[in-house]
Amino acid sequence: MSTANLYRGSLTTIIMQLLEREGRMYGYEITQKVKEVTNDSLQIKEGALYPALHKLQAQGYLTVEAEKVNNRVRKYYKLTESGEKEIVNMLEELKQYIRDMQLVINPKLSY
Amino acid sequence: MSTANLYRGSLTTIIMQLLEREGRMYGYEITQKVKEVTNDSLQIKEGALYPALHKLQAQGYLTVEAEKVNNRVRKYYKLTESGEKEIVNMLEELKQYIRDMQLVINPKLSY
DNA sequence: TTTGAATACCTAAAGTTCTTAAGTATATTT
DNA sequence: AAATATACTTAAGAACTTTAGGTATTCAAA
Repeated sequence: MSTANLYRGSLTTIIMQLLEREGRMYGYEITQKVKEVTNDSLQIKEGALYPALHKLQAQGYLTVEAEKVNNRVRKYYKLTESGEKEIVNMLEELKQYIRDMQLVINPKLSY
Repeated sequence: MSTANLYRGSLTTIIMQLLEREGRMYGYEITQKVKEVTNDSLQIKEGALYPALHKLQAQGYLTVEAEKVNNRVRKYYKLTESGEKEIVNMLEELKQYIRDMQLVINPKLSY
């Protein structure tokens, strides 16, 4: 992954945004979805993903339901009401950050 | 600042990009420039800036010249040849990261 | 005139996030 | 039978940033 050190801070936003759109997902599914939509450009590491999921759950933004599929356990996550509110803020901040970075790269073309 | 916790990983890119365009700058000037072009949205903390400048210098991407202006010392930084090459890569990675995040936010509109 | 704000630099400790690397276990493909 | 894919977990360490302190000069305001 080329953007290895640049997505710092946006992992939770990625997780929450995918859950917002997809309704419910399990961890492994999230890693595959991110690979898919970014054409293998962004790879979520499991060592980052699972602790992040657990933290979001502890913060009350996600709920989890374990389900057995093909004799293997999947843990499906979805947004809580609090999470629905929070992802709106997170997306605003992400968009602002992208605007900021584009202004730093190209201050003249800010129209 | 709303994007407080989101510019992680891009501070060195910001510094290098500004030096690329401005030729040479001193630390405090960089903090003011970032505030200016982002309309106070992005605020570089000094506790992050100065260690970052020292590290970039240690990596051979920057050179420094101390200068006394109004009885106060300024340390002017500029890109080395190695730094000129590196900022090209850094900008590519930043643009790729922005593309990736836009794909995650809006996978349908990827045309 | 002296007090505070701005300019200009620095660093250490602590916090957060991520990578690396290991482990467990089942299913599928080769 | 072995390797790969699926699916989750955690601990140790690396990397980056915030917080919070420090030093010192200049300028503006009260």
